[in-house]
Amino acid sequence: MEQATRRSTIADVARAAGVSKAAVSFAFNTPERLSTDTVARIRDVASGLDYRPDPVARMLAQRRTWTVGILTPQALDVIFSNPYFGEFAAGVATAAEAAGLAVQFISPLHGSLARAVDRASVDGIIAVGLGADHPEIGQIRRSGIPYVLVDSTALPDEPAILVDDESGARAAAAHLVNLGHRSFLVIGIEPPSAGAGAEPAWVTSRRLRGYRAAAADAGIAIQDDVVVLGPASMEGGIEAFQRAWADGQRPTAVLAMSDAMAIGALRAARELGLRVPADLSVVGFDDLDVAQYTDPPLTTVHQPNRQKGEEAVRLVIDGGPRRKSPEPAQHQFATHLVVRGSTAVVPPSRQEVPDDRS
Amino acid sequence: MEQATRRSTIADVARAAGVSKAAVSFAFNTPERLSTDTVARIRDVASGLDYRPDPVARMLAQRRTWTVGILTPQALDVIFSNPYFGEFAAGVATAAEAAGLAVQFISPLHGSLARAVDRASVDGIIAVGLGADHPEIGQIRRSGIPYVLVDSTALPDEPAILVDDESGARAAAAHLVNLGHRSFLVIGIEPPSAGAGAEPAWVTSRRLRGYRAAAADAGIAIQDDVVVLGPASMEGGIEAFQRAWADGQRPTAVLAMSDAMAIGALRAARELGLRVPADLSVVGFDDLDVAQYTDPPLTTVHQPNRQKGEEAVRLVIDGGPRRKSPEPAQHQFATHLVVRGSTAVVPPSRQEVPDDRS
DNA sequence: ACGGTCCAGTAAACCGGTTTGCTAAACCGT
DNA sequence: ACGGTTTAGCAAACCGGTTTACTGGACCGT
Repeated sequence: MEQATRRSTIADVARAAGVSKAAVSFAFNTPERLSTDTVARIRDVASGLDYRPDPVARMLAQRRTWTVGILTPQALDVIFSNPYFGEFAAGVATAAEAAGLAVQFISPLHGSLARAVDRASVDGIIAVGLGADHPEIGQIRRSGIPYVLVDSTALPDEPAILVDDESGARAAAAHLVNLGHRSFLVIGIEPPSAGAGAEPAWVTSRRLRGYRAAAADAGIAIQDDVVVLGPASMEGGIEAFQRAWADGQRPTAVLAMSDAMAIGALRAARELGLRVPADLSVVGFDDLDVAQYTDPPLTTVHQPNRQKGEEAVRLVIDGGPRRKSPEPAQHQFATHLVVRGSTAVVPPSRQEVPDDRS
Repeated sequence: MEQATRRSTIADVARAAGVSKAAVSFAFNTPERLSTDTVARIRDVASGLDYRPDPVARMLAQRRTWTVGILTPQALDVIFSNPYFGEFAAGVATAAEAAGLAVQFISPLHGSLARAVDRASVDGIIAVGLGADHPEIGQIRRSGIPYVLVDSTALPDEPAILVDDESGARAAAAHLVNLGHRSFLVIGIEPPSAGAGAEPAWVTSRRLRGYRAAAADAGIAIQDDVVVLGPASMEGGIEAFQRAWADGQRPTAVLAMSDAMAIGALRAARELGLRVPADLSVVGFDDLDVAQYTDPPLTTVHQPNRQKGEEAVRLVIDGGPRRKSPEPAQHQFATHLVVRGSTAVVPPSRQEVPDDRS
């Protein structure tokens, strides 16, 4: 029997208060259209019935969901395990809250991102790490929902949040070069889908270009065989370092493309009896909160993770009802190197005699 | 002019295909009700118009949102910055994805949790860290949405996910006692709202009871003046440790109620020139992923963060249409101590002579 | 006494789907 | 040829709000 006591609707309130549905709606949304005492009476009756407007019905009628979606090609569980992502999401959340928007995560549903996008009821989409070539972005564009691409070198006319990866990476490598390092190991982020790794837009390619430029300035080449790839996690960092070590590599410095991987490398090195930074220098990328807390504190390339999130929300919000400004609406943030304790001059035993090419 | 090319609706498709709206709906949801070729034709027309059923309209009609909400009293930005939360959310996401549900975060909107709850369109709510006394849980219960309380000693008849805090804490303290420690500093988690800290249900109280029980077994009392509170973050840990130190405390062991705070304590201690674990032992709580990567690796109390999230989803799902089982639907997970490198025997200089009470 | 503004509130259309009868035709066995 | 059962599809109600156009009365100045 007990039919779960159906929640009261606007019609119930209207009936009970002896007014029309419209009046009830006005009482909550535009009280100035009603006399003060009518409003009071309606609100009274409503709270007596503990009426709560159904958010879904409201969304349908207003054709607004008051929600922004964060879209990622990875499964949510890997996303949430990734502190880089957490910091970005924190930024999104801050700006969304300020704008009165809820945050929803859109990630592959039963393996299909496309399906997830269809199911998602959002007013705007923040797509992170999604190449501009991904089919889903076509789908999003067609759907007419405002969107912004984050961390994916986008077509020049796509709204996007970017970061100056190349000069950040360059600064990192230059720092090591100045400390006398000549023998590097690069730990890169493997692309989500095989094959995409070759494309120059992928973050690993961009950063690698920076590393190489700085090395080239000192007359050194970073060959492909000293770059090793893995997932952007601490485990990934351990694994990558161990693989390189087993491969016979004995670098004096590690250039990791994510702090998480750098932390993994730190640990792997320690387990091999290497002291950081005395025997090995390590520099990361991202400047996560934890980077200050590692031992030694991590030298890394700073990028404004939270700010990126906030700015993404802003872009997507006023990309809304037919973007006002005709400009591309892209935003590139600067990066800079933060020198902490994980880098030092190259150990004397490993110092290379300057060659007499000059 | 250009009216943003209104998306095509079910009516458009019906018209174009020369069938009724119902037929279109059937073609997608219950194709067996239509002849195969009609289905094919409708689908064809639909994809030609690139029709995509409006998820909001669907939600309204079905009265299901296919979404679970994670509700927290803290603002989203602090949530996302907290790795403990990330791991829990990862668990939720895993189970939600498996069940075909989206995940939405519900947190104070413009400072009001109640408002956020009203706005949220979800089929179930996972409330974390929300005391059973919080007014919002009354609101949720009245709304009729299935819910589950996490990490908050609930009334016995509330669906809840719990963890055996007390015995975990007890094991941690017992470990230190066995190593000869007698002088402790307890770093606890400060309650979200002032005043709630006194209640015995608060997590800090539960864990403190465990610590005290183990200490009492060895005839030592942990007085209130050696417990210091702060937010559950690395900064909070630093701050708490420094405060205690400034206060003149010189413990040989730290019992931190969260790994994040333990990491902060680790750093603060190092900055004061203390070696861990030689001069100071530290044990955390949570067993976050990072706990394995600190230096030294952190001895801590393990709790199954991800599993908690998964189980929460399960409970909330089948708490759905009038819960089948009449039982309370609570689930308590066990905890256990994981000994790693941050604890060691008390330094000789600090060893207390056993008193001759015996 | 009269036309014009305001004011308070209403009726009905609408948002875009789903779902419940219902019907007409096809099929069936006898 | 006939009643009974499927089958394929339709019309209309419904989900629970918002919003637009309209109305009747009060108030206003002249």
